[in-house]
Amino acid sequence: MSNDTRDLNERSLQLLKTLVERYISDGQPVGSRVLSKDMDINLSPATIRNVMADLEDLGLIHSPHTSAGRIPTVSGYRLFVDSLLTVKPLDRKDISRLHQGLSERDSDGNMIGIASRLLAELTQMAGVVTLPKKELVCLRHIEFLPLSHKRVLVIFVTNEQEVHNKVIHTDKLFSASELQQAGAYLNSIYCGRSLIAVRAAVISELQDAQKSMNEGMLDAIKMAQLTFESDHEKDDYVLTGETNLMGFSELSGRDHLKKLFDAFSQKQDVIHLLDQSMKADGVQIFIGEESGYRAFDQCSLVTSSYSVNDEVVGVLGVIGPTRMAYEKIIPFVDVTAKLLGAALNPKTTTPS
Amino acid sequence: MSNDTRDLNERSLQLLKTLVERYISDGQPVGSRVLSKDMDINLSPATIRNVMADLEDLGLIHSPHTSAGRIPTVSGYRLFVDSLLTVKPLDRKDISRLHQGLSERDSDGNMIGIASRLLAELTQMAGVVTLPKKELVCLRHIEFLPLSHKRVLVIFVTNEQEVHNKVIHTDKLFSASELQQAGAYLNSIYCGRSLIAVRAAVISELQDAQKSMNEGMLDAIKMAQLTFESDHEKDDYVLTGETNLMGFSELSGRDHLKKLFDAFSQKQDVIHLLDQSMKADGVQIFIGEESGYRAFDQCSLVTSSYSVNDEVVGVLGVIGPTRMAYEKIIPFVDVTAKLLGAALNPKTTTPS
DNA sequence: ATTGGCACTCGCCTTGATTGAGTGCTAATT
DNA sequence: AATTAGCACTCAATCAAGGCGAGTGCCAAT
Repeated sequence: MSNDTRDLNERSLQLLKTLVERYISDGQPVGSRVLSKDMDINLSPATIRNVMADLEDLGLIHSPHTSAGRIPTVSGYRLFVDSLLTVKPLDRKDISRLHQGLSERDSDGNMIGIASRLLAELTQMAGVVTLPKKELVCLRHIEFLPLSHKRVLVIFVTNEQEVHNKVIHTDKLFSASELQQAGAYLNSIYCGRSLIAVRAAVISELQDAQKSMNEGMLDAIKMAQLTFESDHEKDDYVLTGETNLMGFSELSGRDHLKKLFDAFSQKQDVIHLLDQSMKADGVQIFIGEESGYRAFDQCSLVTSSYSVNDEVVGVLGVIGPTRMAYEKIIPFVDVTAKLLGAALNPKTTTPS
Repeated sequence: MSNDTRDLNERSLQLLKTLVERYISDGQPVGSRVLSKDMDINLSPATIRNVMADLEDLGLIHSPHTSAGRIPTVSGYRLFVDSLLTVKPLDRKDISRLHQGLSERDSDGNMIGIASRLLAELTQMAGVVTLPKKELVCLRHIEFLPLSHKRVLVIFVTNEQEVHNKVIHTDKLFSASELQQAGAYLNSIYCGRSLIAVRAAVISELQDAQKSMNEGMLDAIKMAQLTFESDHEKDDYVLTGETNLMGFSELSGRDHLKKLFDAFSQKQDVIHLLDQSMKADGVQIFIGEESGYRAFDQCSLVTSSYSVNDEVVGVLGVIGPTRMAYEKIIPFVDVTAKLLGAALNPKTTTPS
């Protein structure tokens, strides 16, 4: 069971590679006969069978039943993508489509949604993009509006143009103009700093409150504290093209499909999974049960973190059946992540 | 084929009613035997068969094949819900759940999402709620922020606390303080008026521009025009519990399910369908093919418009299989619509 | 008008036979 | 010692045949 590459000679690996490729393209268990014809080296089916028996002993492939061909196991896929894969360069069309989509200056601002749609459209699978981590994002503007019952609507803008809002409960009643002053004050001192920095600053300000501050300033800081405390806005992602997954026969069991889509709308599991990719940079792959979540047992997830200013701020990826064209998807996700990062990067040209 | 209620005597109608009820609860074609036992009046299966033959001639029921029972046709369902239905009062639990969900003062503000989730959760089908029509909604606050390249981020708040944003392109370069003044000016004259009124006012202001206005005021009006022109934000809805639909065997054909979910993410068809319910008030029902959209052939849609201040502003509803418990769903949708309307109504208590 | 009786239809399930793809093993070949 | 050909075997998939049962339609009796 110890599947070490050294246990295998060059030929066996080549065989495994062709088998996986063949299975990915056909979706049928592949037997010794077709494999013999598919291989570069000429070998009789009998020889192939011997080798396949070895591969099966190593847990890299298995038969669904006695007289079917073999299909790769998770370990088989893993070995394949780690050591055997020959990545294909992207299609010209795909590249230009990506550029076109992710560089429109006059886009509706929702780059995340666009990226997700592109991933889904061009891979014909499901595309997912996490919203950029709020903590790593710059505060650009903040403002308060009065609501009824000591509630205050706070609106703040991050980065270039992302608008967020939240309702907070205050212990005093504020007038519109008081709130306006508070906003102006906070803008003057916190603008341009990252949310995490703002949160830290706010807390330290509150701790040594004996400092010379008038009441208005103190109130403002308190409101900022309420605004940015904890996870003011849950982590979230934009998922598109889920319906593409319904076409794949290996996912189409009713209960299976339901589990998968439930996971999508619960969001929790998906977020955990994507979070794991935040740490590493570069493309990461979860194959089948590797993810650890039942709902994704028959799925693979190809992800890459994306960065703004060399700081990882989010993750994007593609969800599809384990039987997917890794050699195309991997570079595709890679490139998309880089382009999205670039697109989100506040341009150096920031006039007036 | 002319299915006029007058063509049918009381007994036939009673029969149809029991048949539909039985089919709804069992999902199996119902034959003369079970029907005979289900009916209040004692009739032999043979008699029942005669009546059923009549009903079949009228196009109200049909057999899937020779020796199966009968199931209602669309017309059958229609007659059933229009004339035969005995609506059940809501469960206490459901009522209290609705009240609890839709009256939380400290909700996260997203009443629409809450309503949708409640619909889905309590009916175990899919819940849908349109966002309130923007035109019928009051402007509460507007404000501009500069971006790069003559682009301006406009943020405006409607009703109590709904925040919208949009990027507009101006022909001049504005400074932050100019933009702030413009916002203040617009707030002073348009606050509290409906978006549609604002749009009209803006246009008329621009037309007789010879009026005494300084340049700043004119610029402000121009920006307001850009903001509110046409459908600044597409009609949209919040749909939840789609996955509940995957449980129903009658919808679970792979291609059928895909069509349905595609329609959900395309949104367009659903919006058209929901728009039709905007006109009428009260509960409206689309059964099977009545909707006119192929994707919904096997679905029924129970909708109701909801109103704020006696003004219809949106639609909500439940999507499920034609075989749904109309007698419960109908009052449920009705009540939910009323409660949502009430919850959205800006409370008369608006201090300071 | 209602009912019992009866022949008939047809979907569903089981059974059994056939097919064909694919394997594992062994003996022959290189 | 590795490769190959040959052969017996396994097993899913497909199909036809037959029995079962639910349900119908019709007719004659009540």
